[in-house]
Amino acid sequence: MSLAKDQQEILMKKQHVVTYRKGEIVCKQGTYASKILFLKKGLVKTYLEHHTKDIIFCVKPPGSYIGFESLFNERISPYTCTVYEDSEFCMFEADMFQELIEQNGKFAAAVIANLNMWVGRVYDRIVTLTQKQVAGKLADILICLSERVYFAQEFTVSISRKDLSDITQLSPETLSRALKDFKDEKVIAVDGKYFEILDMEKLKKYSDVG
Amino acid sequence: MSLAKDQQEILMKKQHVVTYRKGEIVCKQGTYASKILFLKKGLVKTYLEHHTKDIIFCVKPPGSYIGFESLFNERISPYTCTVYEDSEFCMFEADMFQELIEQNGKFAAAVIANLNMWVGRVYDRIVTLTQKQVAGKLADILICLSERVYFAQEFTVSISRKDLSDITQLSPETLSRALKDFKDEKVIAVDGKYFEILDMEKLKKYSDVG
DNA sequence: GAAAATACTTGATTTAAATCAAGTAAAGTT
DNA sequence: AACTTTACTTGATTTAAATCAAGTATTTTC
Repeated sequence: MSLAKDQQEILMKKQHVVTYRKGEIVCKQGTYASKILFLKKGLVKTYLEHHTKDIIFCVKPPGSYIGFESLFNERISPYTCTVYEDSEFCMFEADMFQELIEQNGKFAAAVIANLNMWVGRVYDRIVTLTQKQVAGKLADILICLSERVYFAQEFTVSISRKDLSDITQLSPETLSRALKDFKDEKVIAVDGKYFEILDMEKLKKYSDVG
Repeated sequence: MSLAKDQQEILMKKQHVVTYRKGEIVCKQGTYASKILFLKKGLVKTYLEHHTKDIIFCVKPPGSYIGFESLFNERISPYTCTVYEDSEFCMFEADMFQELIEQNGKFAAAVIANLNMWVGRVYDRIVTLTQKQVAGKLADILICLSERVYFAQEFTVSISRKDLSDITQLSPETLSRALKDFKDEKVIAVDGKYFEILDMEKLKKYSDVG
């Protein structure tokens, strides 16, 4: 979900386009972050670094904002964001964003709406990560990739198995086995990075049962 | 954290005081929620209901707002909130809140700041719940109770063991054993609902190591 | 204030998923 | 194109925490 049309236009005038290459860091957990980014093209992940393990809590497709967390807050990024593919962003100063929010009520409303939409997603993630078993966790990420990232029944990801395991919080081995089980059950078709959802009904059932 | 002084004053004029008795539901996950509440006195928990299990993601002390999630959003509560003790709230209409946000930039800023502070806390919760082992999970909730709920080294909770297990996402049995271990190690003193932090250093270490 | 119900604790056993191990496939590198 | 490195898969074993079981303590109810 993005901001309303007229707010987008206000921003257009202030935008500054930047590109990042595959694997590059957009913002780093624990460091000063004074920019707000809007993803125009590409794909990013946002993740929490804890000791040696990462928790990818979000994969964001074009149309997403990154960095709202630093608005009216200590400007320390609570997560790291890196790009999966060469990506194009509009970059804004958080200060400018804040001024706009303070001056334009409709803009403030749009930002809060966007923030709250993501908060809801995070709550869903908490349920998945804490309550569901292997099949449920995998089902959730597959549904997410199909419905909210690639917007298609079949898609070729730029996400490694290791990253899928960091998203689901399963070990790479367990993820690999779970993927095979779904394949054997004809719930999905997989071949390397190519995925096809064959039985969304069943996938939703796995997601629900946990 | 609360809103800035002058915004508080604007709200004062529009407030409507309500009280809830111990155990009562303030808002129910999945139902229409058009109110914003400010906790004046008491203690509440906000939790996600999933099948038969609850995930308590937040225990809020006086000075906290409940219901910001429904601002500029579908007004469906993503969680249930109930009170631990007889509690007193200021109740506001979300519509009124939204109008204030749109008309007053400083107010919008304060709301976003508050929202973002909680988002940061939720990220911390994700790390705790997905990465840490028993001792780490228990240490985190004990630190939270001491530093952000009761603001004291010793405190008597109105939270049951079952609820502590819903906060840490441990089974009641595992929680009980972990509490005993901390007691034996003289990290804390426990007697029923009375807790005392004896060794915060060690607790922080457990929190960090996981 | 006794009885019933619920909450809590402690010990034994089970289990889901992680880790360990070893191999295969794929992707970079020279 | 051959070599090296990294990514992925499959099987065997281990392990942390859940569940099961049974008892004790604490509330709640009448």
